[in-house]
Order: sequence, then C-alpha cells, then structure tokens
Amino acid sequence: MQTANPATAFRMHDHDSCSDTVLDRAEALSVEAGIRMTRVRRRTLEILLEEHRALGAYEVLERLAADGFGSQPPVAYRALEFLVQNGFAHRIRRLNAFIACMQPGESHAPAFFICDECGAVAEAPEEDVRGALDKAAARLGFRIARVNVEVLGTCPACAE
Amino acid sequence: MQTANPATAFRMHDHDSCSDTVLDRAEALSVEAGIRMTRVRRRTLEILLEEHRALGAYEVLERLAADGFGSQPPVAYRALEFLVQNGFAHRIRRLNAFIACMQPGESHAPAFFICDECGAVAEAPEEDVRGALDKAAARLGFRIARVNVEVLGTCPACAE
DNA sequence: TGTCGTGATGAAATAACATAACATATCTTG
DNA sequence: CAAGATATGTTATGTTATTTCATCACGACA
Repeated sequence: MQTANPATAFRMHDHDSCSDTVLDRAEALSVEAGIRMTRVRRRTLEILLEEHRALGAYEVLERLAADGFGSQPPVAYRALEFLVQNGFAHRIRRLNAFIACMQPGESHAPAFFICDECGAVAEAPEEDVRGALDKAAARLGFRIARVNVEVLGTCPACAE
Repeated sequence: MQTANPATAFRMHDHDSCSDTVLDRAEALSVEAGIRMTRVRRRTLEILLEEHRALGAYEVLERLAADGFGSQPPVAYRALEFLVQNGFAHRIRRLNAFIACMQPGESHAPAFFICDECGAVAEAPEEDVRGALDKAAARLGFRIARVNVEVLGTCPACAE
C-alpha cells in the first residue's frame, strides 16, 4: 500500500498519485475525526505535498498568498499547526520547516532522514528507536511525552 | 567518574564541582586538539555550565555583554558555534537553545531528555538508538552524518 | 624589526522565523 | 434566525539568526 511505504522520498515513484493518495486519505480521516479540512488547510497540505522536502512557513505563505489567501504569517502558521496537530504534517525543528506526513493516521512520531545535499526528507518508522529510548527513559525515571528524531546525512541519490 | 555520569541534571550533585570538572576537561582537550579556548569562548562555556538547562543565544549574549564582551548577536553565536563544533556544547533545536556538554571528548551525539515542566535537560548515551538508526539507514541506503534525538516529557523531580 | 597571513572579535544592518491581539467572517446547531 | 464556536484576516511586534565589513592579536618568517 502506497501510504504505508516508508521513505518514498528516496525512491522513484509516481509523485502525483502519491500526493493524491495522501490527500484523499487526509480528507477521509478529517471527516471521520470530525475536524474541518478547510480550503486554506487543504491548500496548505497540497503545497507541502508538492515536494518531498520541508518548506518554511514563509515559503508556504507566499504560495498561499499567490492563491488568494491571506498574506500574513499567522495564516500559514495556523494552517500548518492544524496539520501538525492532526497528524497530516510534521515539523522539522532542525530546518525550521514543515513537511507533509506520508502515513497520515498511522502510528506516529517517525524518524526523519534529511539529505544535506538535496534537502529531501524521508520518514521512517521508529519502533526500534522508541524502544531504545523507552529503556533509557526508564533508567532515568523520565516520562516520555514526545520524541523527535532527526538524522542528517546523504540520501542514496546524492551518495554517488 | 563525574563526567561519565549520564543525566547528572536529573540527580542531586555538587554542581560547582561538576562545572569545574567539565571546564577543566574542556581546557585540557583544547590544548590537546590545538584549538583556541579564548576568553569569550571560555566565559560562554562557563555561562552554559551555570545551569543544567538550555540557554538561548540572546540570554548568553546578555551575560557576555554584562561581563564586558561585545553585545551584538554574532558574539554569542560565534562562541556557541565554536563550542558546539568542538564538542563542548550542544544545540537543542527544539528549544532554539544551547547547553554545555557533560561528557566532552567522549563518544558523541547523545539523546537529550528535556523536561517540559522545569526545563532541565539531561544527556544520555544513545548507542542503542544509534544502532536502530543505523539499521534503518542501511535499509534506505542513507549515509548518516549526524543524529539529533530530543525527547520531551517529565523529569523525575517534576513527575510527583 | 617589520609585514604578512590567519584567525578572533566587534558592530551595524538586516534577514528569517514566530506569536499576540483584535476584528471580521463563516459555519453549526438549537 | 440567533447565539456560540470556530476559522480567517490584518496589524503589530517579538525572537532567533546571519551577512557584511572593520579592527585587532598573534605567529611565521624574510
């Protein structure tokens, strides 16, 4: 299944269909969850889906403004926050940027693999990582709320 | 040994001696590595060592300025970058802030456990995490350069 | 001793990222 | 439809980070 496929970003794929699938899925999940996928929000998700790299809020904002939406920062930040809150996008702290989630609705808090060269970002499941962190947390007496794993390096395409 | 002790931040300890030890170690390592631990840089490290939490660049800058150093952002950013480059401090992306490294010179790229309540940050070794990420990277064909693991939650002291 | 190159520091200006606060519009439900 | 809740738009401002250029300190070495 397309959306369960990790690290789509690093592989050849039919990007239009990959985007459409995710978008459809997000719509369906919104209805199911009773949350409102409005026009700005949907458009914001579309914008993120146009690339497998992270976009800064201001970059998103420019494109929203070009489409006739508001042109002030809060417009972008609100839409992005909504998407992140509801699992349709992720925030990459390292880059001060946002990226569409490729597995909306599925188990979360993935690890991000960020290519230094081309900026591509891939999500990968992080069960193993999480296991290791849980052990460490137990040793420290620390209660984990959220986890952020960001890996920098070189993607297969740029490695040559 | 004090400096090899993970997660000092979450435990009772003699903070003065913990700071001094790290500072001495950093000095020694600098000489060894032929890098210049200048006055601003040393003072910056001292400032970071005064707390087991992450300080923003501007917070550091204020204190540097109060001590008679330059008062413009690059002063702080340069010193902080030097410390990070050379393993004497870490940058916590999540917090847009910096923290002294408690194990300078030792194997690196720790995981950070950040308390939402009190802001304390502890470093913990991350071999297990790294192992899991290496496996994932191998599957993706990704070559890892650096790893960033930031865990949010509640520290033992605040958990009560 | 002088001058050259290198790396460190200082300061000004600006860029990039993010939020607070408030007004207006739009849904949604009784 | 009215009232409340949610979403959008705008102004203003706050926070974090970098670019650029000038100056300074120091070692190498002719």
